[in-house]
Amino acid sequence: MSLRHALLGLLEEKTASGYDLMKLFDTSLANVWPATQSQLYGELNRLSTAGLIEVAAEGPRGRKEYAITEEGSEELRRWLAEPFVPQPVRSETLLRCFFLGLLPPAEADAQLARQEEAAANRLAALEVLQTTVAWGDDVLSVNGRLVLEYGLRQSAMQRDWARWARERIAERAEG
Amino acid sequence: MSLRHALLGLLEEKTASGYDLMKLFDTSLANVWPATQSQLYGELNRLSTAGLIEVAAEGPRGRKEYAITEEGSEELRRWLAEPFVPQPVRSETLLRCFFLGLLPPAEADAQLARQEEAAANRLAALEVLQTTVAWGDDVLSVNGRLVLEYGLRQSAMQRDWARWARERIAERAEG
DNA sequence: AGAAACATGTAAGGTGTTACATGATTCG
DNA sequence: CGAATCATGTAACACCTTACATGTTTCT
Repeated sequence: MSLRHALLGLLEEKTASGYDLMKLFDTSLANVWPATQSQLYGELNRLSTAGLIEVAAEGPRGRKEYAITEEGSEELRRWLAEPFVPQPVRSETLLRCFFLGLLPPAEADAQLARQEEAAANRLAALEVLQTTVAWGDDVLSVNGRLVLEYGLRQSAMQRDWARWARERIAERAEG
Repeated sequence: MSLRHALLGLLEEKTASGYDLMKLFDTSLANVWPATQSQLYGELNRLSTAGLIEVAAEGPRGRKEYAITEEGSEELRRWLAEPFVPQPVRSETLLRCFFLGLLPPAEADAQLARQEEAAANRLAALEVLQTTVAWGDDVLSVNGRLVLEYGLRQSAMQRDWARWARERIAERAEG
């Protein structure tokens, strides 16, 4: 139940409505834990029922400003300190690579070329982000930078790997 | 619907029962697209109904040996050549990192240390795998090596990143 | 006044996990 | 003969996606 903890984490920083949280998800958490609007409102109601958050204020248009409760704050910290369990990873991209040999070499190369390009684009976008975001000293900024660095390293790795894989395929096609 | 295509890919190589496929998933695809037994049998029945695979032979204990059909083979190739769409990535580990600043520095460091260790262990395990697996010339072996290389690079990246993040946290704790 | 933004929700359907349930065959 | 392995399935529940549904407030 990571969505639950993501919401608690954002509310620990400051109170917010579902609408506010949605925007935070779309910006800061989009590359880490994407969530849809419908999922988010549902989870907020469940969190409220469970007493981990509460409606601190109501505003216009039915706006409900949520605040984390003492209990919610404890649950968040408990989760953060929880022993790290490696979660199963699913990658459709890698799955495709597994069977890429079934395609003619030219088509397989085209697929990997697209992946290389996509990774290079992601890397460029993250580099722009790194220089444009106004990084503060708040918890989210400090750790956001750590996460961004991860994204940079991963994109570079993916780009380099795709290039390497293409070379391997080219070698086989010649040999 | 990647599970579907994973099954088609394995059956393209050779016929197999659900039980055989389950073992293949647990070994070769465990790090790419894990699946449970219950999921697998369900999907096999759906694929059979859809005419993408068929029961080629029946054995003892109700064993059903599945073979890919012409239609299934076409669907597999269509999927492989399909334009690459980057899929949303969810990482509980990175999500945790986002809020790691809420923990006392020592605890945050402990979490990252565990991640660094886990990545180093994964890397070591994959290196062993690389030298012990009997690599053939079949489609799965050739591409399995590409995927394995990805795993090696990713594990190394994760280990190095965790180490780097720990240093960053240590700097902040001092400064 | 109309458009954009704010604001929250429900319903249907797909995918995945865990647990339960059952039985046949082979090997020592 | 008993244990391990082979072999397939169902049921309940959690999570996620897409689409639908509705109404208010602010800004130009």
